[in-house]
Amino acid sequence: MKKGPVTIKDIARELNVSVSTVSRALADNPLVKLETRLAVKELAKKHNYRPHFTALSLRSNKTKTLGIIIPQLVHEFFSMVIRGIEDHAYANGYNVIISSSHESYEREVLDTKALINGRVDGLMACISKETKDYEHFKEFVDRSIPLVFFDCICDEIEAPKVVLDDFDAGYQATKHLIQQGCTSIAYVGGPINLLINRDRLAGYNKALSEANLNTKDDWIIHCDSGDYEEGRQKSEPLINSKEIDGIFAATDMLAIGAMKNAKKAGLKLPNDLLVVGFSNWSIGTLYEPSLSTMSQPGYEMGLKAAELLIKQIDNPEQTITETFVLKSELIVRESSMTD
Amino acid sequence: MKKGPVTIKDIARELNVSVSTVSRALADNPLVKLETRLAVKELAKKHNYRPHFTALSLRSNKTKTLGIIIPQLVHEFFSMVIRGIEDHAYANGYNVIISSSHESYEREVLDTKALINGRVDGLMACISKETKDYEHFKEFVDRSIPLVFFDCICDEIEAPKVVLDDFDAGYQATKHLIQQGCTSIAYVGGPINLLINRDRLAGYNKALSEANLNTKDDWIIHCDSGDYEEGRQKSEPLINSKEIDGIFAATDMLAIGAMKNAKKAGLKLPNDLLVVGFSNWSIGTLYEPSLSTMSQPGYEMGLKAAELLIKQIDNPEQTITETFVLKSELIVRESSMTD
DNA sequence: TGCACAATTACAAACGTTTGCAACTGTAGG
DNA sequence: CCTACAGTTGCAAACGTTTGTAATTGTGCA
Repeated sequence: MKKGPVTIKDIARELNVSVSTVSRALADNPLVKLETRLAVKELAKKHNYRPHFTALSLRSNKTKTLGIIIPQLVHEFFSMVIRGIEDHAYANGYNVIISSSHESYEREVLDTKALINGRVDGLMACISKETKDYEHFKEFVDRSIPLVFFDCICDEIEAPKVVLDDFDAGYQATKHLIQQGCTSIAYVGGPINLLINRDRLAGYNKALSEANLNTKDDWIIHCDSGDYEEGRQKSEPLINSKEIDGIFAATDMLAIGAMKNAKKAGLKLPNDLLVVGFSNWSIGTLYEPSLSTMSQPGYEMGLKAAELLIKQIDNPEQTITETFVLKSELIVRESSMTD
Repeated sequence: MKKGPVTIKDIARELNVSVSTVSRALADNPLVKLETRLAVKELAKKHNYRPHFTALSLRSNKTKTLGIIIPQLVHEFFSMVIRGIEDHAYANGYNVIISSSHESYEREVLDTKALINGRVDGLMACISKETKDYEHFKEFVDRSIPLVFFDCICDEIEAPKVVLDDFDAGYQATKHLIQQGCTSIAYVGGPINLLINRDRLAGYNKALSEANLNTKDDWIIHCDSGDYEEGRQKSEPLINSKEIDGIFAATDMLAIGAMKNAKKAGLKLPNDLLVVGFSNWSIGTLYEPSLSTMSQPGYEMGLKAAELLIKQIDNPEQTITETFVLKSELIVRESSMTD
C-alpha cells in the first residue's frame, strides 16, 4: 500500500537490498551481480518505476530542459522555429518548455523569472515588441545561465544570436519591386524599436538610393502591432493618395491589409500596385492575388539556436558570442507580377 | 568567489547564522528576530537570491506547474485555450509548460512520459488526430496525477473534460444553411476517430433529417489533416458534380479549400454555393467572400480546464469526473448570405 | 591456516530547501 | 538563588537520487 509513486526505496525494501544497489542495477552497472540487476529491473518494470525528475535534477544540477520564450504562439514562423529547436533538443536528450509572452513586456519578465531558478539548463529568447529594457535577460548572463537570442534580438547583451539578414531581405524585396517597374515605393513596417524593422527599412532605403529613386516621409509607415487591422487602417491614406505603385510590407498581414485597402479604393491588383510582404505565411497563397513575400527560414533558425545553446551548456567555460546570420529568399507570386 | 548561483547556505555562512534561520527569515517567520530577518532579507536582495526551483519542489513534492499537451501550436483556437489556462494558472500561483505533439501520436507519448515523473502537478491534454491508444494517459490516472481533457477528449479515461457542444454546433451550422435555402448540403469533415468530428457529423445529420432533406455518401467527406490543401483536393469531385448548394465544413481551412475549388469551377459565391466553416479563424474575415463559421470559445475552455485541474490538485482525495460543455455560436458572414 | 584479492553489497554524503524539535539565552517571579 | 518561560537560534531529518568509500563475503594460493 504505497501512497505516492514507486521510488527506488520501495524497490530496495521489497528486494531486501540497499537503495544504492537498486540505483546501480537500474544503471546497468556491472558492479552489481547480474542476478540482482535482473531482479531489480524486473521489479522496476513491474511497478512501472520512473525516476523522479525533480530528485534527479537536484542531484545532477541539470534539468535537461531548454526554455523558449517567444512573443507569439500563433505564428507560422515561430512554429517552425520551435520545431527546429525541438528536433535538435530531442536528438540530444533535452526537453523543451515554451513560454509565450503574448508580446507583453510584463509577461516576458514573469516568464524569464519563472525559468531562472534552476528550472532550465538554458534559454532561447525572442524579445517582444514591447521590450525596451533588458535587465531580466542580464540576470541570465550574471548567473552564467546559457542564453541564445534569435530573430528579435537584444544587441546590448553578450550572447550568441541567430538572426535573419533583414537588411538584405528588405533590400531584395525593394529591388524586386524596382525591377518590376515600380518607381514610387512605400514601406509599411513594424515597431521601430525592434532591430529587425530598422534593418528591413535600411535595406529598403539602400535599394531605393541605389536605383536613384526617392521616397517620402508619408510613404514610410510604422505600425505597432503589425497585424492586419492596423495595416489596413494606417495604409489607407497612403493608398488613397494614389502616389505609389509599390509597397514593401514588413509583414504578410500588413501587406494584406494594404491590399484590402487598394481593392476598396478601386485599384486593380497587381496592375496598379505591386506588393511584397514578409514571412511567407500560408495565407499569402490563399489570398487573391496571392502574395509575394520574403521567406523566413524558421526551422533552420531554431535548429541553429538549439545547437548554439547546447554547445554552450556542454562547455560552460568558453563563452561564445557569435552571431549567426541566415539569408531570406524572395518568393514571387501574383501580387508582384507584371504581365 | 562562489561558483554557482547563491544559495541559502551562502547567506547563512556570510551572516554567521544557520540555514534554518535564513530560511525562516526569508519566509518572514516571526520566530526569528526582526533584526536578523531584515539583515537576511537585505543580503538576499543584494545577492539577488532566488530559491532553487528543483530543491523546492523536491521538498514539497509540488512543482506549481501545469502541463499542457496540444496537437498544434499554430492554431488560433489553441492559442486562446492557452491564454485561458495561463490566466487562471498565473492567478493561482501556477506556471504552465506547453508541449505540442504536432499531431503525432509518437510525440504525444514522448511528451506525456516527459511530464509524468514529477515535473508537473497536473496535466491538461487535447489528444492528437493520430491517437487511438490511450495507455500513456492511463498512467496518469494510475499514479493519480490530476488530468483534464479538453476539446479532443478520450472517452475511455475517467477524468474531468471540457468540450464544445460539437453536436449542437454541427446542427446549428447545417440548420442555418437550410434556412438560407440550401437543399443539398455536403459535409466536409476531419478524421472520424475524433469524437468532435463524429459529433459535428451527427449534428449535421440531425438537422437534415429534421428538415426532411437527404444526403448521399458522396456528400460526406472525411479528411485526415483538415488543412487547406486536403480540403481543396478532396472536395474537388464533389464540387464539380454540381449536385450541392451548401457545404458545412468542420474546419475553416477545409471550407476555404472548398471555396477555392468552387471559384475555379466557375461557381459564384455565395450565390451558387453557401459555405459554413468551423473555428472562426481570422483568415475567414480576410477571404473573399468572408466565411461564415461556428465560434469556438477557446479562452473559456482553457479557463475552465485550468480551474478543474487546480481544483483537483488541491483536493486530491475527491475525484471529479464532470464533463463541461460549452456552446458554439453561429457567425454569419458573406459566404452564407443570400441576397 | 592465514592472507590477499575479487566480487558484491551497504553506508553515508550530497544537491537546496523546509520544519519539528532541542538548545541556548536572558529576564522576571517566587 | 532557582525556576519557568518567552524569545531566538541551531540541529537534524526529509524529499529521491547518485556515487565514493567502507564493509562484507568468498575464493585461491602460499
